[in-house]
Amino acid sequence: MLSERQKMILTAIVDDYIRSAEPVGSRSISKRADVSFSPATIRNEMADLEELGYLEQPHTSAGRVPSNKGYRYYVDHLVTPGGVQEEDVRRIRSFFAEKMTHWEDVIGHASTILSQLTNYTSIVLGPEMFTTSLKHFQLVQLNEHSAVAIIVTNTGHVEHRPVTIPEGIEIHDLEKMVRMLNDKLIGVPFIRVKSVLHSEIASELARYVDRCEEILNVLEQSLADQKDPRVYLSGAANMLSQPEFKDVDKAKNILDVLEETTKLSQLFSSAPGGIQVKIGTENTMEAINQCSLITATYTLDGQSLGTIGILGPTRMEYGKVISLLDYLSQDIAVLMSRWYK
Amino acid sequence: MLSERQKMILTAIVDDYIRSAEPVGSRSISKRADVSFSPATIRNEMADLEELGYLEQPHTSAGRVPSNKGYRYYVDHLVTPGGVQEEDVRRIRSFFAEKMTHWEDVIGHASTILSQLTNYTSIVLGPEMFTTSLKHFQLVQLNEHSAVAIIVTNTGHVEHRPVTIPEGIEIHDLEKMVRMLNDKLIGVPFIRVKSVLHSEIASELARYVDRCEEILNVLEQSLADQKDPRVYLSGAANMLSQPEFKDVDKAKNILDVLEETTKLSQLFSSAPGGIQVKIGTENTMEAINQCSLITATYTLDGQSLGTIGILGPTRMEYGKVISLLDYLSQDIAVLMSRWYK
DNA sequence: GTTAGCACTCAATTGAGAAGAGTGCTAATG
DNA sequence: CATTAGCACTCTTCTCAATTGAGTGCTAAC
Repeated sequence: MLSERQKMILTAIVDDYIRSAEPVGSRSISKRADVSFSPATIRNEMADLEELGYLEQPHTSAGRVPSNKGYRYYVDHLVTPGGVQEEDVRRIRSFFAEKMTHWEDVIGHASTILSQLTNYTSIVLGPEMFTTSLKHFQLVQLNEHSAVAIIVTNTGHVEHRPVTIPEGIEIHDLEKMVRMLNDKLIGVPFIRVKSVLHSEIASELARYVDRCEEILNVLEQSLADQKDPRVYLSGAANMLSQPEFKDVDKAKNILDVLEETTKLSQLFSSAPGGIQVKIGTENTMEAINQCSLITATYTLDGQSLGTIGILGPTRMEYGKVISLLDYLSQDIAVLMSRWYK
Repeated sequence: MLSERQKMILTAIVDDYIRSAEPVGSRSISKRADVSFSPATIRNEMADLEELGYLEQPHTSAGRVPSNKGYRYYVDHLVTPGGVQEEDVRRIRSFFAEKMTHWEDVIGHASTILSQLTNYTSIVLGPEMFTTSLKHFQLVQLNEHSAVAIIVTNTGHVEHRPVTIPEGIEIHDLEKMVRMLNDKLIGVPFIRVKSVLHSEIASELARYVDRCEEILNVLEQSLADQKDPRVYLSGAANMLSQPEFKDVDKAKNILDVLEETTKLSQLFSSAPGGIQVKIGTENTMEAINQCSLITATYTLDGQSLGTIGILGPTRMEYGKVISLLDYLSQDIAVLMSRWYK
């Protein structure tokens, strides 16, 4: 357990370091208006904090730098989110005031505004389809053996995927099928579509239609969940303005990761609800061991739809980013729910 | 007009510089197997080439570096495309052998493989819709005032956009309308859809349907061409491996541009058919004045569908990239045409 | 418990010298 | 007369040592 003074000093050091990116010395802390101790006293406390693992020294004659453990303590106990600046709120408003025609636009805009307001990199995972329900299903035939399956969800989201029609299947049968699907499946949440397909429909189907197995396959294929959720990335180049990545090689390692969307969605995979902060080596991916990732989920009717996140150096403005993500995730939720009506 | 020997020396210097990124001295040229002149002779020629504007000297006691004019001459008269390496052909094959379900997949894959094979940044502009024709049109109603328009092209490409239904329009009328559209418009190239809509359909429509103007608006809105073609970017981080951009600030300027897809499509706007090379300051955009952009269009039945391009430093492997773009643009054309059938 | 004082450490900066790469010019050469 | 050897000269880059300065840790005094 840290004393009040230790907390105060740790806060001061983290805040200072976040601002300046330079190791913080005892003198500069002691000079702060709200501090009334001499550098020597601060030094003693700093030595203690270092022994406890909250601070580190790049080398003996430098100031102190927060360790990962230090940041963790700061995030858990010291930081004051402090809300979103008025200016930022205004910019978000005006950004979302634009006419957005597709669902994806909301997400894309959110990603852009996040990176602009923070000067970090923003990563946003689009809503996954299975959280919604089926509104309309249709097959459009292109030629003898191929068609496009079109799925519209209750939220107006449209998915489409090409389908191969097996040899010898009657178009007639397929159409019958699609009609039946629209009767039975509309309103069913995607999460349950598959089971309903098998339990309620398969049996009935077998009576009317030849080779129903194959047709079922086609349907399952077209209703299958998309593999990877869409990833929206914005402000990747902002990484380059961080002094810790002025070394091009380090920067390249990170940007390489950012280009692989599959890796990015992995990064988010373990995100629970609410706001989560992963600091430095808490991230399993080695390339971003010097980064922190803050994520928030946006929800609709209590159900998690997707995730928005900010990636920056461990020396990140935690308070600001946390407030912002909190605010924006709720904003997105509101926008989504409007869409919903 | 350059003498044969000058051409040879210019070629040697450009080739050397592309390989090494270091100013090329007279000695290193003279040591090449196919050169039988002393350094002094080379120096004389180099001085001449510099006076003519083909070479530059970073400082008096350094070797020579090609100027933009030098690269231009090299690209126009000296470079030998030399075809695509067998290894590369194999990798392209295996990459395209993957099952690609959407049209966008082809383009996305092309972008990825391009950046991987060249270690530069690849930019690919997706095919624009208006080059295809209408296969199927449909409105799916979501609630009283909104619907989703779904457009399927003959190539299996699906577009969808939300539509607002004006107050007081009969669903019935809308449906009639859609049926009529499907009768009249299927097979019509998008480029002509608008005019057909007005000339053949508007008049007939007016007879059957109330408030036809408004409905026509809805339809036009839903059939309107997408504003900006999709941009696929790959290997942006490769810029960081170029020695000329080891300075983070320079790199950031470029990456910032790459993040703005609208700017990217502008970049391509002036691309004519065939292969085009824009060297250094020939690019109007200032941030990429130290880059070269090579573009190629891919066509279907003689009609340009889209553009693939490579952005790299002016010190780029022009021969290799030109061959590769040429090869790949034809490959894409073939893939697209298969899709077409 | 706090602080002034001081010796000590180590990175960063500076400057001088040496090394090296390459040039331009001149004069010799085949 | 084109080519080339020779040489002085230029300019960058590297290295090394000295200096500077920020910051610490410890001790002794308050």
